[in-house]
Amino acid sequence: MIIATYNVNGVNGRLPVLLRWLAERQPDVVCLQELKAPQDKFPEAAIAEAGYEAIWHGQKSWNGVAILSRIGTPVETRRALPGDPDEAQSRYIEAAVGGVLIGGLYLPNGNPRPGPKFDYKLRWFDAFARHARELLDADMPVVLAGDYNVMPTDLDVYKPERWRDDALFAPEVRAAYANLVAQGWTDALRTQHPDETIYTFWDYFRNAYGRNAGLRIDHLLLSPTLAGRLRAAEVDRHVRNWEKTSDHAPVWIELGEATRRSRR
DNA sequence: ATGACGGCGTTGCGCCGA
Repeated sequence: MIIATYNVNGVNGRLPVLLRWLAERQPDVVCLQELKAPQDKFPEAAIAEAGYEAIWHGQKSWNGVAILSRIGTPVETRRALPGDPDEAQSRYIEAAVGGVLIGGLYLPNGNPRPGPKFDYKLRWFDAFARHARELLDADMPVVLAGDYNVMPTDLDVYKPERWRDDALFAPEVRAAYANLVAQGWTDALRTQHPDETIYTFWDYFRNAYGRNAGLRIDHLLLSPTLAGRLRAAEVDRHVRNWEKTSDHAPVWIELGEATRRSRR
């Protein structure tokens, strides 16, 4: 079972790239972020044509999240984060698919720091961590996948010293991420590649991709039973080099079959 | 410190992202 996350930076503008990548990778489940489209402008038909059922929570111009599945209808469990400090922003959606609970998230950027946007980021992170704890306590197989807008460590930034005061790398935010993971989650990509420089985002400026001046900010966190089923975790970084591409690359994991030992 | 690039929309500029 392949589960992916992809910040598309505009689902309609990105549609040809998204469809090309879906055909190439053939993921079973995909979390999308930054749809940048209102609810009625989601390209449902084109995505269905590609073999995927979808649920989504749109918003005009900004944010917006979706879950796609080619292994059965995503059974929606939530379309907002409990306790979200600003419910007008579409940043969380959750569904059961293929025996796994999938939480798709787009954590606030938080810049500039300090400021109200940074405060919102920390409050959102708090609410998210509380929800994550409840999911762990329910002892279900869970994947929390999306754009966390956090580089967890120095290894995840091309020039850590340039980012120390940024909302994506500030001590408070890295601590929030570390505390979240410490609840019992497994950072799939980092677990599979413990010492590797591996990025999921390269900005559009200054030939960032060509210079590999990237960031690792898109993460898939696995609950304990799923951590034992992790077979692979990769970034489809070549997609970042396609024409009309997103500034993020898709990230995916492969989970082995549930065994009696790992089930529930 | 700033801008660059790219997507969106009371659209050919201003705002936002990271």
